[in-house]
Amino acid sequence: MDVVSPELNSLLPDEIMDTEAIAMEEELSADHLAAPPKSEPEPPQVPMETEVPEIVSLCPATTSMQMTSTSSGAQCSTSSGTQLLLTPSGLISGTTTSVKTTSPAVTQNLPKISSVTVPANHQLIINKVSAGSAADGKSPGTAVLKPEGQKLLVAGLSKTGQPIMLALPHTWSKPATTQGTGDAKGQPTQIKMLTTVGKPVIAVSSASQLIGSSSTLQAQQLKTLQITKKPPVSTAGPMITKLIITKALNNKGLSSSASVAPVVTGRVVTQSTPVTPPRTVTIGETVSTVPQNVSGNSKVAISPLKSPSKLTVVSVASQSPNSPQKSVTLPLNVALGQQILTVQQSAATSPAKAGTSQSTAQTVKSVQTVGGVGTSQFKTIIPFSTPPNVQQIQVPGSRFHYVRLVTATTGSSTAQSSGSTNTNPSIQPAKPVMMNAAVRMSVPIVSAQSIKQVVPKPLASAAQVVTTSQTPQRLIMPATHLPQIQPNLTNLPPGTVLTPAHGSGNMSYAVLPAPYVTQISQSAFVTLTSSSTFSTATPIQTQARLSLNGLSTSEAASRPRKPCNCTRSQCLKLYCDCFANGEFCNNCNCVNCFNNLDHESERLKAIKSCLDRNPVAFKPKIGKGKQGESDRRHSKGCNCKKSGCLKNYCECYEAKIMCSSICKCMGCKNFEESPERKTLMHLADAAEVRVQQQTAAKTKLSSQISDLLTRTTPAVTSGGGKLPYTFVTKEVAEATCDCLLEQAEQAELTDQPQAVAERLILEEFGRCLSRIISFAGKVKTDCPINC
DNA sequence: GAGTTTGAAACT
DNA sequence: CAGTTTCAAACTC
Repeated sequence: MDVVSPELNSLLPDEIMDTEAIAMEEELSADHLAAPPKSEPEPPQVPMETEVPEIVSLCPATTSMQMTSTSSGAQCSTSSGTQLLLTPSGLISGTTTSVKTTSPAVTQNLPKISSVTVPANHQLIINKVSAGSAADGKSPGTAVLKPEGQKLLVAGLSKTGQPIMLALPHTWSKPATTQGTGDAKGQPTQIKMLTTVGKPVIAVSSASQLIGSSSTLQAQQLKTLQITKKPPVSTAGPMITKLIITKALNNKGLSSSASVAPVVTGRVVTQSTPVTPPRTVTIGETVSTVPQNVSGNSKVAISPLKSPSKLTVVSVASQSPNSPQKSVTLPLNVALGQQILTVQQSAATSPAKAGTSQSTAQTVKSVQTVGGVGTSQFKTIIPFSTPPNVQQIQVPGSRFHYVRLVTATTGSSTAQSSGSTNTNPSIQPAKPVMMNAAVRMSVPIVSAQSIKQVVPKPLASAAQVVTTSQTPQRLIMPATHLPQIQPNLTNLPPGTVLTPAHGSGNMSYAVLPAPYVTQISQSAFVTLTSSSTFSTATPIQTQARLSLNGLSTSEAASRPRKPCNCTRSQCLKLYCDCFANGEFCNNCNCVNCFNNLDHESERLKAIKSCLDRNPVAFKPKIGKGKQGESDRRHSKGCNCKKSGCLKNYCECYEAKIMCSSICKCMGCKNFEESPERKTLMHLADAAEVRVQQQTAAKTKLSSQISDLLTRTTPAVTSGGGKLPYTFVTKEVAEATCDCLLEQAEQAELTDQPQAVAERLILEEFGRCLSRIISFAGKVKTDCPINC
């Protein structure tokens, strides 16, 4: 099956020879067809496995045409005359003739590929060519061969939608059979196509009839179409007739100019993004679920495929097409809360001379989930263009910090030195940028939860964002070099931006929980759609209501954080809740706060210091058990001595969980059978109910009063207005009684003496009357004539 | 709102 | 690792 000569292989860039990575991809593709993947152990460092469904398809000629327009494909000649064409998707075409990818003729009038097989060695082998008219449009997914020149041109889409091409050598026989039925008898000239794309690779028999079924991977929003056909035994053609089409469902509303980075087995090959990116839909199409930015070399890789991963990986790289060839490998074993990531990143533009160990892409792999605290632990890695300009935007009247991630401009950007090492990181404070600078935020959030909202990029250069359901107060941290803590990414506070240690990696990563993205998206969206009027950028925050017997993690995630009151810590110690939660202070009461973008360097130092002291300092203390909230427990345990663990001093009690064996508390009463705890919980529940009822009653009363006031009742006027008693209608009286009854219940629940209860009821009655009178007086004042 | 208490974080 | 100090939140008055 292996028909590629070793010398050809030796000429291929390393990244496309990464069969290991491809193996991963194929393994993943198998998962598409099988049951949802389990949490199988992963290698400690896994090549890029974007969770964009892998699509390798045979596409019409237009694909290849479009591909050439990307202009980033590198064509390299070897000593043997073999030319290697590295397409933007990272595929290589090895031919003995020149490969013209820029000529439209190449993509037209080519005989069709009749068979493509994918052996286990991850090599796409095109076995046979079927005859066929070049203009045959019935098989849009079939690549065609040009009678002359290149023998074969296989155009397809990479998993990220980038076209891929394969040129066949001269020796490959021209098509001699008719199309359609797919005569596969001819001895196929096999071309080893090094599918750096990996993942579902199409193997099409010569006479493949698309007989298949589709299935939907709901969690990943993928459609997998498996088309199989067993050729006749007598057929000498390829035996593999399974066509796997994996399609990523497009998330509506994406920018038409979106481009998808070629993710080549975990690597992204530099490409330039045309204004109108290639977008060919044939057998399979990869339509990015990721909103893309318009200009620059945007590379987006999302990978929720493997599992209902909470991890979202976003790469928004802005790499200069003319940037010098720099190959930097930045392996990062990242454990972000519940995700361990392996991030490899580099930027290489020399496919013909790829180092054996250098990667040309970013690899982010969700390896495992080790438990967490619900949605708040969704992590997102957002590589920003480097230097990442983060603009902090203060919105008057808003309780949010707005952070803009802005495309680095040539003039303002400070290029990272290519020769720098990890030992000498440069901290680059965020610099303000022009308001009209392009906001580059391609933030796909593909998690176990379906994408709830896609906010299209409102402006040409505006960000596209995807929001999730949770919108806690989270703020992205500034994009800054943090090489010194990259090895310890596990515990980085959310929002920390990581950049490659080496300057060539023109990307940086922002580690932030998905809620951050929401906030970013909100700010960006509103800002950009409101004609740059920040005053309107006020994301809606809903106060999550406490449950009676605990605070759900989702609620906790969505609950706005209390403002801190730090005075001496500069909000750069874990004393500060804002800092401890990886958030910027915003609308806090702190003094001399450094927990903001203005003090980015100090903040980063503080983060590092915290991590030095405690590598898990920024991990949530309350871990999530297997069975849900009931198993939540404090990771360290409390150390209470006087509070009996029944006050909010106790972190366990505060988190509404019981103390566990790891706690070192004394006189603990915060255990299951504790009568004190039960009493407290009962009282807390009762108080909660009372508050709710009272609120409801008051609301009802107020609404009824208001409703009454809107009526045009014949008033008994006195001095031009209605007398107060005229407002005491039946509805008002009922609402008042509700309030009084509620007050009575409250007194009863708290075991108040009868005298006290009566007093409370009377006071409540007085308040009700006052409210009525107040309304009456207001009406008399406001509309003495009409009322 | 001021003062006190508390326990986690920080420090030694 | 243990003891002490610092700190900010929780709590009380």
